Amino acid sequence: MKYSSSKENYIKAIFHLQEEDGIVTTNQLAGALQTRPASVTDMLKKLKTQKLLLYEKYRGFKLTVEGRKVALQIIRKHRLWEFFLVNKLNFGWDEVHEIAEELEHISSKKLIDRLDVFLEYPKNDPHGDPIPDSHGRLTIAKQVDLLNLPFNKPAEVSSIGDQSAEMLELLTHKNIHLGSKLEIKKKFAFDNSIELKIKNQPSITISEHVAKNIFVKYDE
Amino acid sequence: MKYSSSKENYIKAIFHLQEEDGIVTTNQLAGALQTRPASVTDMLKKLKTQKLLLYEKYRGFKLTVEGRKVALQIIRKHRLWEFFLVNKLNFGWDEVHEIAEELEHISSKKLIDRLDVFLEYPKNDPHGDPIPDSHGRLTIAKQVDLLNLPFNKPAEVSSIGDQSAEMLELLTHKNIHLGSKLEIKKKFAFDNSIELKIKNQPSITISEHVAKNIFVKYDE
DNA sequence: AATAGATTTTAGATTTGTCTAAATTTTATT
DNA sequence: AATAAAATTTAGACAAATCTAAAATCTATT
Repeated sequence: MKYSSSKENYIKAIFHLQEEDGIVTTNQLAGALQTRPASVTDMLKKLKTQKLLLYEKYRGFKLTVEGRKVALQIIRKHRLWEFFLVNKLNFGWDEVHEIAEELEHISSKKLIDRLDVFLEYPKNDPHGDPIPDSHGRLTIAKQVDLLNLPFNKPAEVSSIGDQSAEMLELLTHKNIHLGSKLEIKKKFAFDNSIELKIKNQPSITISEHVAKNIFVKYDE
Repeated sequence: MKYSSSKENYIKAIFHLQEEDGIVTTNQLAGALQTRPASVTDMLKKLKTQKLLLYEKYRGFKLTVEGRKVALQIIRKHRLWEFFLVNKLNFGWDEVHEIAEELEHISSKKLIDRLDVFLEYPKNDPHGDPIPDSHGRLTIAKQVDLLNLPFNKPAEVSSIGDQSAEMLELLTHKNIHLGSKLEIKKKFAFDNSIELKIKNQPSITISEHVAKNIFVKYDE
């Protein structure tokens, strides 16, 4: 099934709102989409007809199971494209949202699965948000700082604590990015420094202070 | 200026038709766009108002200078995305057109220029058609087979003569693709075999028979 | 439990892009 | 040069997505 960009934007916005509150209201959604409540009501009727929405007049609404699936596919596309923009095209993480808002409406499922392969199945977008897999599943990944990552556990850099220019310079030099895949090889008790291996790169060492500010996600 | 996808499709189709015939007619365009002549007339009026089209009722039409510029940007996007799909996401050259039809309407100019950098400024799309540069200029590139490429002249693989499975196997093995950038280092008079250097790869040797079937483009 | 205020929905209009059917203009042929 | 056929345009309608203004419904408070 293919939906218009506008419809997809409604579906996505409802998904995000219902994650927080369970049930969503017309005014809430109008606020989120920068549109008028009357326009929202019109669209709600259409979404209900298409069985994407559970909606009773004046009673609020939420997505059906099918609606949730659609939402997760859109979110998957959005976040994969964001990862692509930052990690392949060298955009800053703060300038990709707008562009991904357009790219997320490209319909080809094959395209997005190929993109996923090309990017090596990233778990998180550049903002640290999880990327649903091709079945729409969100892996429940554990986030810890590098001091608390177990040995030899493959993990992926998901966010940076200290975003100062100095820290960024160090990370750039050591070639550590959001999305970098790594595992810990050694911890030195003497100064709590850590030796780690980033995928496709030689091993490097970082200090306790740096390790504390690098957050990673890993499975289970 | 931003235009709707529909408008962009009209502009692009007019561009292609006027390349062939100079002046375009309503029925021609309706045929190309799989739409009705009446719909075409409606759109022509809008394009004229926006000064993208030179149009007199019943007299045919063609793009203005501004309209041509818009068309070339759309074509640039289409062809760069096609190159990306084939060379980065491993799509076949025959399955990318549809997807590129959607991607070409993503508006960000910065995105497309970054993509161009990422792809290393390819000159031709997977079908061998030239890719306009960021100013909309189409480089007039010379196409020759590898036997006729001068020494040390940087060139880019633009099409393959013999598309048999055997040839494809050989090209895959030697890692020669559409878009590969290479130069010729040696020609052996004994058997007319050729030694060439593909960018970022060690030198390889190919036979006269193979060389005859690889076409490349180079500047001036 | 009545009602004021907030929320939501309805009614009717607008814009964009499309369509059919009818009218107009061009063209090709006698 | 008249006219039949083809091409094009106009007129009027429709669907999708939006809007404003008015009506309906809900809620919260007295």
